[in-house]
Formats: sequence, C-alpha cells, structure tokens
Amino acid sequence: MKHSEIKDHIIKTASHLFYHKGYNLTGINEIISEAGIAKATLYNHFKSKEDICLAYLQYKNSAFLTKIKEVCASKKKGIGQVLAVFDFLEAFFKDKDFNGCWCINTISELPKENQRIRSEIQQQKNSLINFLTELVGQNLPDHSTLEQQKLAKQIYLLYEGAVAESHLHQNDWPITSARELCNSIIN
Amino acid sequence: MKHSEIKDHIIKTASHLFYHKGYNLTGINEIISEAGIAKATLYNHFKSKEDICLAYLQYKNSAFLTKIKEVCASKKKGIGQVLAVFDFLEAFFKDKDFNGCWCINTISELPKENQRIRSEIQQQKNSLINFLTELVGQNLPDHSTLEQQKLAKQIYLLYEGAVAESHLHQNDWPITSARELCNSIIN
Amino acid sequence: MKHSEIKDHIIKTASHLFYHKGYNLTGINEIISEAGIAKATLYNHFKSKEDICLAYLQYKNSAFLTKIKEVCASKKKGIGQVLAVFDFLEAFFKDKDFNGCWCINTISELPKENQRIRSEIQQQKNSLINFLTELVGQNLPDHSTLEQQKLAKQIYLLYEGAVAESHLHQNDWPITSARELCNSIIN
Amino acid sequence: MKHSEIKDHIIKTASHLFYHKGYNLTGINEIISEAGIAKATLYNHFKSKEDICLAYLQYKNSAFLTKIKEVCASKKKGIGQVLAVFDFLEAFFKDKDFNGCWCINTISELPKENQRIRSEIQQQKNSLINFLTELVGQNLPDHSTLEQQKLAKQIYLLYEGAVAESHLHQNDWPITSARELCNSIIN
DNA sequence: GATGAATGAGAGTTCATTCAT
DNA sequence: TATGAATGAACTCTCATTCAT
Repeated sequence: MKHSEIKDHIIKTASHLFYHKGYNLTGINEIISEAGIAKATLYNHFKSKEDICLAYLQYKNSAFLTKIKEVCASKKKGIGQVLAVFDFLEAFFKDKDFNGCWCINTISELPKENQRIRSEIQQQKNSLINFLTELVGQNLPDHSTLEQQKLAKQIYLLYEGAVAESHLHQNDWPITSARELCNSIIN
Repeated sequence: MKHSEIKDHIIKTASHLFYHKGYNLTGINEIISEAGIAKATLYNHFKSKEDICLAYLQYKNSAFLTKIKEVCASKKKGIGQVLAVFDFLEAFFKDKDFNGCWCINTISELPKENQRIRSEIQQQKNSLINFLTELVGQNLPDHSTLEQQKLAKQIYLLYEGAVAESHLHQNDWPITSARELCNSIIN
Repeated sequence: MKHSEIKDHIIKTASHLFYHKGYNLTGINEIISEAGIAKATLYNHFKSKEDICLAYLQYKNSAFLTKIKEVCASKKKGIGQVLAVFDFLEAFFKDKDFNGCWCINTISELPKENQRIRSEIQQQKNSLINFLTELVGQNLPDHSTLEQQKLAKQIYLLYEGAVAESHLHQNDWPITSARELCNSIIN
Repeated sequence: MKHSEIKDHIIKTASHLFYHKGYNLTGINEIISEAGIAKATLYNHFKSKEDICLAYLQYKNSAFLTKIKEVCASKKKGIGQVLAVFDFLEAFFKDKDFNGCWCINTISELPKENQRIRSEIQQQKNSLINFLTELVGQNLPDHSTLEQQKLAKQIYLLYEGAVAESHLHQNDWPITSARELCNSIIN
C-alpha cells in the first residue's frame, strides 16, 4: 500500500467508527485494530486523534456534498430540484449507515475551546448554505437575490432540523414534515 | 443539609458541568470537587454516573418547560403566543448559560445501546411537541385538529433547528429565520 | 426484637452470605440490606466486620458439631458410628446449602497476620479431632489409646480431604473413597 | 527486556503476591509497584486481573508437577516412588515459601459464577490424579487397573488433606499421618 | 439504642501519546 | 517508514467505618 492509500484507509476506518460510536467513545486502539495497522503507523500519518477527527469530518462532508448535488442534479429543473434535498435526506435516512449529522454529533463531544474543529464544522455548514443558495438561485429565479438568500437559510434550517429529529425519533416524519413546509414556501 | 437538598445540589452542580463541558468530558471527580462532597457521598445518592445524567436531563427539561410556558402565557392570546416560543429562544440564546440543546448534546455522546437515556430524551421531545400542539390548539382555533397537529410538528422542527443552528453558528439568525418562517405559516 | 435477637439475626444473615459468597466478596451493605437493619445498628452489635466473621465461624461450627454428633449417635454402636461421619458428610454434600468448609474458605481470604481468626479456626479443627478421638475411643475399644489417637487423626484427614474435594469437583466420589479407606483401616 | 520476559516477570511477581497475600487482597497497584512497571504496561500484557490469576495458577501447577515428578523419579522403583509424594510434600511444607494449595486458596476467593478459573483448577487437580494413577500403575503392578485407580484417588485425597491441614495447623503431623496411612494401603 | 448520611482510601480499568528499535 | 512495548493520568465505582442526630 502506498503512503496516501494507508492514510485513506485510516480515514475510512476511523470515520466509520467515529460516526457510529462517537468520537470520544472510539479509542485509538479500536481504530488501529480495525484498520490492521500498528499504533505508531497511525501516528506517523496523523499528529493526534484530533487530526483524524478533522480528516473524518472533511471526508464525510465531501462525500455528502457530492451525493446531494448528484441527487438534485438528477431532477428536472425547478421546484423539484429544491425539494430534492429532502429526497436525498429520505434516502440517507433509510440507509443502514445513517446516524444523524456528523457535525452535530461531533461538536457535542468537544470542549468549547476547540476552535479548530468548531470552525471546520461551521465552514461545512456554510458550504451547505452556499449550495442551497445556488440551488434556490438556479431554480427559483423569480425571487429577488435577497429573498433567495432568506429562502436558502430557511431550507437549511428545515434540513438540519429534519436530519436531527429523524435521527432522534428514529422516524422519517420530520423529513416529510420539513419537505411539506419547504414546498409551501417555495410555491 | 437535608438528604434531598444534597441530591439537588449534586444535580445542579452536575447539570452545569454536563451542559457546558459535555457528559463524557465531565468526570465524577470534577462533580464532587465542584460540589464539595466526597466521592462515596455522591454514590450514596446516585447509583451511577448514568443516573446522574438522567437526573440532569430531567432537571433541564423541567426548568425548560416551566420557563417556555411562562413566556408564552405572558403574551396576549393569538398568534403572538405561538411566536413566543421564538421569543423565549431568543432570550435563551442570549443568556450566557446557553449551550444548545442538552438532549442533542447528550445523545451524541452515548452509545446506541443506551436505551434508558435515549427514551428519556425522546419523551422530552414528545412533551415539547405536546406543548406546542396545545399552544397551537388554543391560539389557532380556526384550523382543523389535523392541521393543528401538522403545524405543531413544523414549529417543533423550526424550533429544534433554530436551537441547534444558533448554537453552532453562535449567531441568532437561525432564530430570526425560524420565527419568520413560523409567522408565515400560521397566518 | 430484643437486643440478642437482632444479634442472632445479623449472624445468621451474615453467615449465609459469607459462606456462599465469601468473606471479602460480601460487603457490609449487603449484610444490612439483607438483614433489613441500619448500618449503625450493625456496628452497635459488632465492633467490626472481623467480629462478625468470628461469630459466623462459631455459629457454623456449633451447628456442625451438634449435627454430626447427632448423626453418629443415631447409629448402632461400633464401626458404624465411626463411618457415620461420612454419612453425615454425604448428606451435607447433597444439601443445597453445601459450599465446602467455612474454615478453609475463610482462612484463604485472610492475611497471614490475622491471628485472631486463624486461632479460632485451629480451635474448631481441634474440637473436631477431639470429637473423632472420643468417637474412636467409644467404638473401637480394642485399640490402644495411642492407636486410637492416630486413627482419629487419619479419619480427620480423610474427612477434611473429602469435604474439600467433593466441593472442588462437585462430586461425591471423594466422600465414597474416603469412607472406604476409613472402613479398611478400622477393621 | 523482551515481551515474553516482561510477561514472565509479571507472572512471577503476581504469583508470589497472590499465593502469599491472597488474590483479592493483592491489588493491581501492588503488583505493578513490586514489578516496577506502569499500570498500562501490565494491561498491555494481560486483559484483566482474572487473566493474571489464570497465568498464576498455571505457573504454579507447572512448577509443581515438574518438581513432584522429579522427586518421585529420584527414588528407587516400587513403593518408595509412591510414598515419595509425601516426601515431596514434607520438603514443600518446610520451604519458607509454603502457603498451602494455590487452588484451594484461590477457589475460596472467587464467586461461584467464575467458571473459567474453577475449571482450570479442576483440570489441575485431575492432572494430579492422572499423575498419581500413572505412578501407582508403574510401581504397584500387582494390583488390577481398577484397584490402581481407586488407590490413586485415595492417595490423592490423603495428599490434599495433608496439604491443607499442615498449612492450617502449621505443623507437619498431617503429612506424617497421611504418609503412614498411604503406606498401610499400598503394602 | 437506633439511624442514615458522609467519608478517605483504594479498587480495577482505559486513555491518547511517545520512544527506542 | 513501520513497529509494538511502555507510560502517566484519568476514568467510574466500592470499601469498611464513623458520627451527629
């Protein structure tokens, strides 16, 4: 395995564990034994557990953005492309891999002082808002830019609420509910 | 101090620490040193750390429900009483004690297997939905019962989203945004 | 309940726990909750856990001597009365309450320095040897006093081995085997 | 020090403490400070205290079997080789390291539920019975196989009784007594 | 005489990280 | 570069005993 392949392998292994068991509840030992590497090898690729956390967040977000954009693009232009974010979420929720939002999960586990992770998470959320703003811009051209921005934030709020609550209640009604509400404001 | 006073004292101390530092990052040692009691004293009052966690959640929720009901009741009957949940949240957010939702924070830190805490949290969220349903029922009597229930869930989603996102972004725009969206659907 | 009745109640409760769970593995809390008394009440009757241990040993030994003498006395005079110690043991072993020898069990759990308990146990064992010496003296009068003493000690050894090994192997072959060997030396 | 050397070092240190102070009365802290290693180092070599206990029992038994076989083999073939088990015991008793039987001592300290340790101990005892059966088979060839097995079990009982009682009474008369009785049944 | 709340000391175990090889 | 052994600090929890009431 090449150097970067090992790193990828570590990130994937750690991501699965962090996402499903939680950051603090996943030990370094678990990561290395799952990844089948030596402890020092892990520390050759990452300075600390926190660095792996950062890589985990980026890995998750990157895959997420790719997928959600894909799903939206697959729909016919117009309102449907906007509502597609909830179609994506519905599928995401039904996937056995679903365990809520990695950002929310992670931020809850870290001390307030940890600015490094916190700002990464804020950036990720901003990138989602940006995507939604573009999506609204492209598909609801009749609204003013200001209104588009306002709508994007509201959809973002609905999306975030739906992720968290479908996870918490283990039920997809929050997604349905958010979708309906979204539909009513973009018509 | 009487038995129950000590217990209350422990709950308050632990609650502050759990809420602000996180459950896993708060050690028993920190709780006892902050509370000024011996370790065994704590364990005379609580069987385990998890039991303290449960008491913490209940303490938080109880205070929360009291306060939000108070704020809503203080407004003039009608739409205002419904929107008041966001007034409450605005004040909550501005309080220096604000650190997001204790339920969301806590559930992120616990293993999936922990059904005891998870179901407490689900119950708390359901009690909020129930409150919102009553609130809508009393203040928006023109809607059908079914529509009232749907509205309550949507407001719940907006509220939850606003809590999480104002916390995450350290900014109150999500509250304002949720309030506006709420306003638009109840008019 | 009278003072001495409470004491008896504590001894019986503690004895059951000590005998079945072991001395160190039985906590004071377990004793009081099982006995239904307050912690300080226990300490009003016993200076320390060690004192309860002493009372436990004496309680066990006293009941044991009474019973074994009873069983032996119930047999027709002669060899049968001697072999009856193994009849007693057989019945003891089959009792669901059987958990080996309290003396051996207890001495294994205590530091060498604890002379108080150790000498109590040695006394108990000597009282058993004395009983066996009497038993042999009364039932095997053809042997010399010296031979009787030697026989008594050998029977004691066989008895002790049979108790320990039937307990360890959870099987009564050691009792049968000891009985046979005993039979062969007293004929 | 190599990995296995450290492990051996831990086993030896723990064995000495377990055997002389008892399993429950020996803390992990005592083992590590005596062994001069860090706590986590110990837990890198052993999963739990119970695992160290198992290694202790095996270490003791292995040394015991080696030694007793050696002593028996050193005698001239015949009755003497059988009686040699008590010669071994006599020497064992006189050794300042003598503290009774590790199996009996340990089993007394453990909860009934601990099948892992209990079965190890039963195995060890069975291996002793097997050795005695071989010994009798080789040195008392005139007896039938059945009689040999019966004899072996009786000698086992005598041996076990002698170990426990010499330890309890801190006197070697039980060994002498057992030896004589053994002598009388194999002639 | 009876209570139950409080305690200091210590239990076994796990953690992320480092370092010599 | 890759390793695995070693670590100090922290973890949750339990113990027998005491003391004010």
